[in-house]
Parts: sequence; C-alpha cells; structure tokens
Amino acid sequence: MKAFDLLSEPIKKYIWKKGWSELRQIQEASIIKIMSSDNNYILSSRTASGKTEAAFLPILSKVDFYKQGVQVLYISPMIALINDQFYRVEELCKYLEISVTKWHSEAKKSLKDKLVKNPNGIVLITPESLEAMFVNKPSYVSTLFGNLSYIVIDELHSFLGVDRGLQLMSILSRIRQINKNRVVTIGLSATIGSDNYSVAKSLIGKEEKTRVLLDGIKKETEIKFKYFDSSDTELSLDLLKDLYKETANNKVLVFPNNRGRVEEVAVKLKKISDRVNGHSFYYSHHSSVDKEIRESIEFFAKNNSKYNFCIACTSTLELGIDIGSVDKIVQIDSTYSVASLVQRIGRSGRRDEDKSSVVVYSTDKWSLLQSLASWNLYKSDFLEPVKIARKPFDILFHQILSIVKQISACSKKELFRRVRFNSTFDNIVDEEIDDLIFKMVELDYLESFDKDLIIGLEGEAIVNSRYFYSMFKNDVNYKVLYLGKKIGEIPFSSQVKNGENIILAAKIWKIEDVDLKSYKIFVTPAVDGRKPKFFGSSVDIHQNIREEMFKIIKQVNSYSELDIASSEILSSFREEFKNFKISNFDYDRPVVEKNNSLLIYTFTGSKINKSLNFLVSLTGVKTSLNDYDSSLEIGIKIEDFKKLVEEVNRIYTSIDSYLIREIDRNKVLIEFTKWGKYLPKDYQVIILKERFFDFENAIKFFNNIRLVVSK
DNA sequence: GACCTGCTGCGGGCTG
Repeated sequence: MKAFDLLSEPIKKYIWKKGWSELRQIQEASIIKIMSSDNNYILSSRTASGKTEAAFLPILSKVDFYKQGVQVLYISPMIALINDQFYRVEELCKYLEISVTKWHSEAKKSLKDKLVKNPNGIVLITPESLEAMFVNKPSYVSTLFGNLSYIVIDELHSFLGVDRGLQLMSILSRIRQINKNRVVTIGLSATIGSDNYSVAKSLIGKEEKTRVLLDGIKKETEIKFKYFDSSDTELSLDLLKDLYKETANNKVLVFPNNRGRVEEVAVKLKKISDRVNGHSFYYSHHSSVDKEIRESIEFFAKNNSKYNFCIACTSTLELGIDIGSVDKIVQIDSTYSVASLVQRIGRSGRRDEDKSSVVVYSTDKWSLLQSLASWNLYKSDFLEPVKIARKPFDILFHQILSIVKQISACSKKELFRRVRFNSTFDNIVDEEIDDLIFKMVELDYLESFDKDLIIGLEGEAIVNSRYFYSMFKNDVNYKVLYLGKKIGEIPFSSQVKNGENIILAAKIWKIEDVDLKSYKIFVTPAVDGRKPKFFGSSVDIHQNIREEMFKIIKQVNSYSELDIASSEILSSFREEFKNFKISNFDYDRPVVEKNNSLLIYTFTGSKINKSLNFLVSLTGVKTSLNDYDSSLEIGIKIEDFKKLVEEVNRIYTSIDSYLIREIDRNKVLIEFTKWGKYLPKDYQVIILKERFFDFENAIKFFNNIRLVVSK
C-alpha cells in the first residue's frame, strides 16, 4: 500500500489499532498528494467516505507539532459539527500528544484561556468566532495563528455563493496577512459540482494553486414517490398513517421543509404510535429546539443500535453530523435545491454496502413535479452552479469596520493596503474603496482622528453589538420555559398569549404566562396543540429545476418510481398542458388568457421571476407573481404583449434610477442582506442587481419568449 | 408559502 507507507509511525499504529484492512479511495489519493506537495486541495466525495481522515491522516503525519503556535485550524459552518469532529480528531491524535481545542460560543472558556497561554496543536472553530477574535482579541490572532501550517474547511459547499462564504474568504486572507508561512488549505465537501470548482478554489486560496481530488462514486438509491393531497395548514390523516407504516420499523429521518411542519409530523406520528403500542422515540430537531434537547437526540441516534427512531428535522441534520445508522430518509414535499436532495439522500445507508432508501411524499401537484425534476437532475449529476459576487460592497463595509476595530487606529493607507491584499474584493476598484471609506467617514461609521481612522459613533453601535460577527439577520425570539428549563424558542405571533396551546420539541404545551419584557413564555404540558408559527424568508429555486419541470409535463414517458396516485396526478397534469404546442423549451411558454389579464407559466428561476415582476410593475401594468408554480399574471391583453416587452426594455435602460426610487419607497428591499442598509444608495443598487435580481437573464428571457396559447 | 447557519462581555448568583 503506497499511501500507507508515506504516513508517520504513530498514524500507522492508529490505523492498525482501528483494524482497517485498507484505506478508502479518497484517502489513498489525498495522502499521496498532501504528503508530497504544498498545493491546496479540495477533497470531494460522498457522505461517510472518510473525508475527515483523508485530510487529517497526512496532515498529522507531516506537520511538526512541536513548533510554537497552533498548527492546524479546522473551520466548520456549525457548532454541532465541531463537537462531533472533536471526538474523531482527538482519537486520531491520541498517539501523538497533540492537543485539540474547540473554540466556539458554547465551548468552555477555561480551555480557550489555556490555549491562549500555550498556543499549540489543532483548533476547531467557526467563521464567526474567528471574526470575533479579530475584533475583540486582535493580539490573540497573531500569537495563535501566526505560525499555522494547515487550514481545513469542512462542508465547503455550504460557503459557496453566499455572504457567509465571502466573509470566510476575507477572514482567510486576513489570517494569511499575519502568517509567516504559506498556509496550505484543504476543503472538504460531498456536493461541489464541477461547475463550481473555480468558485470553490478561489474561496480557499489562489485558484491556480488548488487541485480537486474527486471520488465520484454514488450510492445506489431506492426511491419511491407517494402522493397524498393535503391542505396548507395540516397534513392529511391518510398521509400520516402511511408515513407511520413506512417509518415504524426503521431508523428514519423525516425532512418536512419547515419547523412548524416538523413539529406537526413528530407529534402526530407519536400519537399514532402510542395508539398501536409502537415505539416512543419520536423527536423534532430544528434551530428553535433547545440545544441540550437537540444534543440528547443526536446522542441517542448515534449511540443506540437497538431501538428504531424517527427524527423529524429541518436542514439541521442535513450537513455533516454523523447521526449513526439511518435506514430510511423521508422527504415531505420538494427540497429547494438539488444540492440539498443530494445531502439528504446521503444521510441514509451510511455503511458502504447499504443502498440509500428514500420516500418522497407530495401534497400537491406542483410539489410532485418539482420533486421529480430534482430527482431527474440528481440522476444526471446536476448541481446548482453558484455565482461569486463581483462587488460585495456590503461585505466590504463590514470588513472595513472589523479591520479598523482590529488595529484600533489605522491610517487610511494601511486600511487601503489591507483591503487591496484581500482577493475577496478584487473586482472592486481602487476609486470605489476610497469612495466607500470617504462615505463611511461622512456617515460617522468611521472617524478621522489625528490622521488615523477610528470607529465612529454610528460604527460603535454596530461593532459593539453581539450581532456584528455573523452575516445572517436575527429575529427576536421568545424563550419557551417549563419549570425553569428551556424547551426552545419561538418568534412572537398572534399565538403567543395566555391559554394558547403550542407544539415544540415534539411535545404539546399550554402557555401559562408571557413576559414581554424579558421575552419569556412559561408553559406547562398539555394534550392538544397547534404547531407554532415561524416566519421564513423566500427561497430561490434554480432555473434548471423549473425547466426540467416543464420538460416532464410535456413528456409522455412514465416513471416506475411513482405510486398510483402520483402517476395519476402526473397524467392529469400532462392532460392540462396537452394543448399547448411547445417546440422550443428555452422560450416557448404556456399562457392562459383571462378576462383582463394573461397568466404566463414562466417555468424559470425565482430570480428571473422576481426581476420580470419588478420590471413589469415599473411600467404601471398590474402584475402579480406566484413563484411556487412559477406563474406571472399580467394585466394586459395578449395583443399588447409586444408593446409591454418594448416598455420593459425601455425601463431597463435606466434601471438604476428606478431602483434608487424603489429603495426609498420600499425599505425592506435592501434587507435581503444584513449590511446592505448601511451602504450609500448607489452601492445598494449594485448589490441588488447582482445578488437579489437577475435583470440580464430576465430581459433575455422576455425578449425571446413566445407565448403559446392552448389549441 | 417560504431552511439553516452564528455571536461578546459583563455582572448576578451560586458553589467550594
């Protein structure tokens, strides 16, 4: 075994002790490459294929841990994943006397202090904790990370194309600025499509210095589609009964897409199970369930092999955490992306020889169509391509505040130098950086003091808030407490009042008292209740999913994966669209002529839909968008459509001034990103065009669309 | 009809 021979003696000993007869494919490849070169690598292979070891076996063999300072920095998008990886990495290090330290908001402060006194070994951390370190303990950063050898980034795909990824990219650059060494970066992921390699490479370092090691082997998947019509508010009893039968004798994860429905599924399945004397291990797992309860659920799932269980969850259990053996995955209504479907399918059958077993329930026809489209794209190895923001002024605003706070008094020249070094902002030109700094001084975010820049009055409020470190917006939540013990959190809604019953953490509660001042809700157990209201934001569906849905509707083939009810729904769907003669799937679109309006089925991505709806509204024509079925209702007659397209094109030529007007009128428009509202208006326009809308493709689509009426 | 992710520092109260 060539790769094995390259490893250090203690690591070889570890492998013998583990009784591994051979290394996995991705491990063989990564050991040979990492041991022999200083390139960055992205290790891409499916869930549970040993990626963590693929990175750490060679790193632990190669790095001299007797050197001063932390040698390996492991960055994870989630605390739960850090806690999970801690045990694995610590076990690996057992024969090596290397210390492993967790560093996140819930990690022990005493252990953090110990690390600061004697910086060494491996640190597991979140991007936000790194940000906080730069801001609050700038001197720590250089003593801890000034002599780093490796950075490992887990679940790399979760950072691609999102604000949090830009923040991480910027932080990585700031770490490199204080480092003596050329730090090597290793990214780990199960779902990076080849279209996204370039974005992924530039996030972790210089694109040309980064290689991808791919183990493309997929697991065999058994999938069944079932259909049960349900209302928006409640799942039908037939669906629940069927779901109970599907899940009663297995270890199962159920993904119902939102927190309210997660609670509904957990409580109702448990009720059915109680009635027929089935097992009682029904749980709900999502961000609003208290951490301790969530951890105990994870512990149970991981360490118990005897009992079956059913965990209803949101995407909290979609990433990384090793939940032990799961036999079956249930998806209720379509995932929002193919990437998410890939992750969820990967959760089942974790042993090599197991197949993945998946059941998809649909509760209405559009959801069935979307699920089927995502499944087709999954089979064709499609993953949503991500875009890297070219001019992320909002992230730059945040990072300027962070850098100025980090070095407390900073000359403008030095600030400029640091921003310019940072490849996150490569496409923002010198004049724009100058201008933004100038405007930040003008608006009191920064202050000129004795030739240096310091944080200004308005800036102080932002930087000193505990919300400064993350890129996500935060709502105010109420703590739900029973006998002083926290059950979880829910947002304020009409439901939050004395005497109401709610469901949380798979249990039913009666609200006894609400303390509006301290944001607390006191509850006692009850027997019947409603799922809590949570407020989510809209999710953008990719264009390719919608186009695949369109193709499925116009095809005639049948799918063996569908149950009878699903097949019937698909047939009637096809019947409904039968008389629209489509010859070009790119631009022919069905349109229904109503009395005073046109209903266009655009079958295109959410961003294009939002842009079209916005542009048409600017013409003064009445318009409404339903992104769920991708339909746009426009208040004109079909003979006036050509005129409307011309008008939309005319408006698009001066879209910037329209956007400035709309930003004034509608303050929430810019709140799609957390720091957008602090920017000067012309920069708000740029980030809206780049990240919220997609006018370019919308205009292209509108100029080429051919409306097809039913014949 | 709409997911998820993360975070400080201080001070009060308790334990040893």
